[in-house]
Amino acid sequence: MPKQVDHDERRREIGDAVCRVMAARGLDAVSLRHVAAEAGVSMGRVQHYFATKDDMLLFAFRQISDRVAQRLGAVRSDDPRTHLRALLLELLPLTPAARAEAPVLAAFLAHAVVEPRLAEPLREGGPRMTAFVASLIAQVRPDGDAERDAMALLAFVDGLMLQMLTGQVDASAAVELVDHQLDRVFTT
Amino acid sequence: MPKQVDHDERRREIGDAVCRVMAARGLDAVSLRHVAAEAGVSMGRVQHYFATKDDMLLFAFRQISDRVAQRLGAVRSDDPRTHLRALLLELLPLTPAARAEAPVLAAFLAHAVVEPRLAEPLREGGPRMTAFVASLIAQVRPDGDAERDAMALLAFVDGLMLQMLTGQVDASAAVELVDHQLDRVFTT
DNA sequence: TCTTTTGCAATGCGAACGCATCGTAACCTG
DNA sequence: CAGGTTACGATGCGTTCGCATTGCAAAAGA
Repeated sequence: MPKQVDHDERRREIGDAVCRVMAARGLDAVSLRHVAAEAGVSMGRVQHYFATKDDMLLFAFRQISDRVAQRLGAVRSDDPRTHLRALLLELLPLTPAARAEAPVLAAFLAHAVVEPRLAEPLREGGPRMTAFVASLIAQVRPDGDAERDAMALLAFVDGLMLQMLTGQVDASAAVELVDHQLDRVFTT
Repeated sequence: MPKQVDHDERRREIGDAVCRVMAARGLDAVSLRHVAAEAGVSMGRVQHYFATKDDMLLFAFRQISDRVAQRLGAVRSDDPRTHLRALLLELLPLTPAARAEAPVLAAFLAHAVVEPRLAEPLREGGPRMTAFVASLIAQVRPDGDAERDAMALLAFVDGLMLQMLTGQVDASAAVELVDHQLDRVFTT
């Protein structure tokens, strides 16, 4: 066996470049050449690590999904309501990290509408997220349909993210809206 | 002046074809050739009515936005809550008409994140919609921040639309969620 | 040392792209 | 009925695309 290279690390570097291109210029601008240039490597290298462009995109999607999941996993609090609030705010483009990821997620989300291979991870990961949010709600408010409130909250933050990205809502208004929705959920 | 052709009608035919291509295969698949083929006309004709591809896309966006606005305008009811419920449900892909439009809107919405020219109509039309929803809420519940609830409801249905399109939520669950959110808004 | 395998860089290919150009048939105006 | 303008269809150009192919340097086993 030849040169010692970290295969996964190389793939992650390229996946990062994909996300950077998407964030700056949208999904349309993602081409093998642009990604290679953004990553500062040759096009041959990109092809070496990904058989097709679709594979590359799918990998990038999973990579950024994992990163979001990791960011959410780092959110901790003893108080369920505080925990949930931090979780929801983490999904919005409020911090630099989230601001970089949100446009990428939005582009993938829209692409998933016509690309079942991208929608599949969503259908898998969504219920897990819903269940976790529901468990936080149930800790505070054991009776009542926590699952339903969880789904509603997640749909709400998804839409809010999009409206922020398109400049319809600014950061401070978004935080207010989240707090208001949380009030609604917890005062019932 | 030559042949009598309805200029606007021709543009609308092409705009329809753009939307059909987008709904079926996404924004990436929108090319002058595909659109021409979908509309059953020559590529020259498409070029004759639109100087650039971007002009064509912008026109199609405004066209479908107008159509949605028209569909919403047709919703009427004497009871504000019934009216609001019908309005929100009209925004979701529940009827055949809305099911055809929703993927197109989602694609445009995502594209607007990196294309300010598309985001501009959103920033213009959004507040008008919010104000109208707020007025409906205020009719039932004069005290309280109707505007805030309106924004939250609209963000919620936006997110719900996306989750429906990606197969995360089915139609009946979506309707339940909307009704539940309306309950929350009106029992405060 | 020699072979084999891996990690690329370079190049080429056919297809599709947006757009410009040209030709022409049809129609209104004078 | 001449002239001009409009509404195209057809074709071509230069670019970019995804992907296949080729070649080679370097390193691990024999």
